[in-house]
Amino acid sequence: MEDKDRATSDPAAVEFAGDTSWTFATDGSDAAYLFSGYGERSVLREFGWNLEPDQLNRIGTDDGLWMPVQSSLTCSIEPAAAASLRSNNQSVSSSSSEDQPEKSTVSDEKPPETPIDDGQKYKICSWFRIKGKKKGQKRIRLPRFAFMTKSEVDHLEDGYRWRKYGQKAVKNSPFPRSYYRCTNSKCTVKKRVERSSEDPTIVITTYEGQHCHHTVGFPRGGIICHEAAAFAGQLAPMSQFYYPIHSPRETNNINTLSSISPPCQAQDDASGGSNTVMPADASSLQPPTDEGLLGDIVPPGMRIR
DNA sequence: CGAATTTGACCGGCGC
DNA sequence: GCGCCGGTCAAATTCG
Repeated sequence: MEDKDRATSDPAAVEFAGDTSWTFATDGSDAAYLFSGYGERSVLREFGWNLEPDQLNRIGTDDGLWMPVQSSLTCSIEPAAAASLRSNNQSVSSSSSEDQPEKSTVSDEKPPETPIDDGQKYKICSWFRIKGKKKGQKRIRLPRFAFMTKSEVDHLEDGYRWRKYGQKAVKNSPFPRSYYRCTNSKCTVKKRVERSSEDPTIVITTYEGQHCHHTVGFPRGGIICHEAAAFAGQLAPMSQFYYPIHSPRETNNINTLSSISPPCQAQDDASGGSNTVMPADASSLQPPTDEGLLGDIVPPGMRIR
């Protein structure tokens, strides 16, 4: 397969319009979608999604995989958790083991109160693309994991430390795209952050690769998949999530967006952060002030730069 | 002063 | 083959 992924124009499209065509239900309901173009169970597992074959088959389909979740403050994307999430309306806490050094303060922050038990259903998917090498030394693309977040701030803390190594203007978009790589010298994970040209309030974050270490902000040991953790970590509390629906290469736009609520707020209680699941009502969002965010909304482990 | 960020240059892939 | 564009590098600059 070819690299069709080079989505020329739309940043988001690049990733989402890749090798797979996405078909998602756009019911406009408060549902979170994650999707998988490859549907590789093993890969999914890498990201912490331990899905049954049956569920995998549904990923990427209109039917999709729905995980009934009674959102609560803590909900991890830990594999087992994911499984339980889908089967029971259960909130789970995750734990990410390992180091956690630097951002010690995270655990000090109090999670927002008001666990919202909305009983909503969140659609879980995930998507990856592993570009194989073609002619010559084609660059191997690591699994990617992207999602959109409605947020006023571009860079949301996800428990890892990132160093910005580049910024590019995005074609047909007034907003630049920033490139970050994990500060861990042994870690090759990168991420891109950009704003949707269509809706400036939407931040598109794309992770590439997998961390070979643990988060610095999610103290507790555990088996949570880091990517998942990161993903989850990105689910900004006050954010409203969107997912892209297959976007034609030419178009720069993510033509379809459905608002969703965070699938589940990951992070273990102690570590990183529980997020408050907000109603998928954008109008309810408060004016964006960092202080407000940090003080009232940002869960432990998640900081906004 | 070291670390992080900025920013223009450069490189490689892809479409035409 | 050429131009466009995404992605990366690295020197300069800023920050803590």
